[in-house]
Order: sequence, then C-alpha cells, then structure tokens
Amino acid sequence: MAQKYSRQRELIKNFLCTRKDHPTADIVYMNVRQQYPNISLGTVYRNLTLLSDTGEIRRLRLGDGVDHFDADTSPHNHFICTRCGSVLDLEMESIDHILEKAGEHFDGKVDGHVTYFYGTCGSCCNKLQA
Amino acid sequence: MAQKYSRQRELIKNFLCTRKDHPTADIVYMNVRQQYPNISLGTVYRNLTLLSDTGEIRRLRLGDGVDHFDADTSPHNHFICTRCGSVLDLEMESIDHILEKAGEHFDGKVDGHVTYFYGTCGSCCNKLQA
DNA sequence: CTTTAAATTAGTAATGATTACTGTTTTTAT
DNA sequence: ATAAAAACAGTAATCATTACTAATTTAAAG
Repeated sequence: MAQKYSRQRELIKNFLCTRKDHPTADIVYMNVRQQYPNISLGTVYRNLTLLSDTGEIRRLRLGDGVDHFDADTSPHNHFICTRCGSVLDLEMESIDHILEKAGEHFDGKVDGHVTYFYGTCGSCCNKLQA
Repeated sequence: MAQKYSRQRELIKNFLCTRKDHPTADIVYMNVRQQYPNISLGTVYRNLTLLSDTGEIRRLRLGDGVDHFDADTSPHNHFICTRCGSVLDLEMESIDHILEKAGEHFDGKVDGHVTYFYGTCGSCCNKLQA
C-alpha cells in the first residue's frame, strides 16, 4: 500500500478544514504545533505537498512569494486584498467560458486557467471610511 | 531629478524588447553580460524592478517560483505550457467583464484580476503526434 | 570646465521559502 | 511477532531575490 496513516497529516488536514483564510505553511506549522509540539516544519511542508498531490487540498500560488493552502477543493475563485493581504473566497458564477476564448486563435491545447482578483476587501473599505 | 541614465538599464530594456518569450532575471543577466561582461546580477534585478515600477515593463508571476518579464505592456494574457514551461502571448478578446461578475456578490472593491492559461503549446502538440 | 550631491554600480552577504538528506520511529501487511 | 515501506524530526542545502557597502557615474549648478 502506498500511503500510511500519520497523526501529523491528520492534524494538518483538520486544521486546514477549520480555516477559511488560506493559511501558509508557516501558519499551519505554528498552529498544529500547539496540539503536537514537536512536529517539524519539514513534515508540514511534505504533507501539504502530499495532500495537494492527492487532491485533498488545493495549493494557491498567488504571486506573493508564499504558497497558500485551501481545504475547499470545490471550484471557486479567490480575491486578494492589496491593503491587508488577506485571501478571500469569491462567490461568483463560473468564468470557464474564457477557456474557449483563449483557445480560439491559439495553436495548441488550452487545459485550464488560473485567475485571481485583487482590490480592497470589505473590512479595509470600512476602515478607510471611518 | 529622480532617475539618472544608466547604460546597464538601457541594455536590459533593449534586450527585453527583442524577446517575446518572457525571460527571467537570470536569462536577462546571461544575455546582457555578453554585451556588458561585468554587469552584476543585483543590477539586473534592481533595474527589472525599477522598470516594472515605472510601468516600462511588466513583471509576470506565473506561480513557477520565478519572476518573468515582458517588455510588452499592452493588456494581453499569457499561456504556460505544462510540458516545456514556455510562456506565450495569447491573442484573444478581452475578458475584463469577469471583473463585474466578481464584484456582484462581493463586499469590497474589485480593482483587477490576474489570469493565465495553461495546457500544451503547439510545438509540444506536434512532438506528441510525431 | 569644475564641483558636488544624488543615483547607480559591482560584488558580496543576507534573507526567506522550500526541498533534500539521514538516521530513527511508526504503521501495517503477513 | 516480524519486517518492509512509509513517515518522522532535525538539520543542511538550495535557489530566487533583496540588502548592504564602498566606489563610480551622472547631471545639475556654479
């Protein structure tokens, strides 16, 4: 058999499921360490990669130089606040029709796309008005 | 006056204008060094950042862990081949209407989006058939 | 044409996220 | 219970990028 049980992996996955803010490996490390104090950072990285590879979680590369992770693997888009850096889920209709547009004048096969939106989040908008 | 002339910056910009393949800082460094042998890598990075900041070039963060640079600052989208890693321009109609979709159910201000497409490029498609 | 302050440079050191390595421990099939 | 495969903790290595520093270059002003 390929994959064996590990308490560390279970805790990592569980922690990620409790969070909707797409934490980084370091955030995961700091939090899981409170339940399992001598887990190592390498173990966190290895398991996040492993869980991504099996499709149990999603790895988000948002261009900020740090990988974020999301336990919600359903198709959805993300928003990054340029003021506070927070990453939010976007409830919106599918934009997968852009795949066809991309393929129209292209000499190759378009399999998918990565899209993220940026701007000012609701919380930061409120702070600006106050 | 803020910015002064520099031969190094001119060469970096000129090199980038000759290329349509969105090179990385390292590629720029290796090439410009042939015209200006003792330019330093730090100078290349600093000037690429400077040119990006002034809007003369575009910095592309494609999630492959390395920044790519593009002298074509007109609005257009990119395609990354998952086989050979090459980055190509996509001739396609604007997809900026997705901004409105993103904003519809969102409690904040959506300013823009980053989108890139991936799949198999024409060249790799041909190699697969042969 | 000099002076001079600001900008830029080359070269190198530091940073920070991530991956690789190694000897030990845990899991699980037999 | 045994043993092979998987996973681990801890640490070292990697790699892109940024920061630092003393020296050089640019360009405005005298």
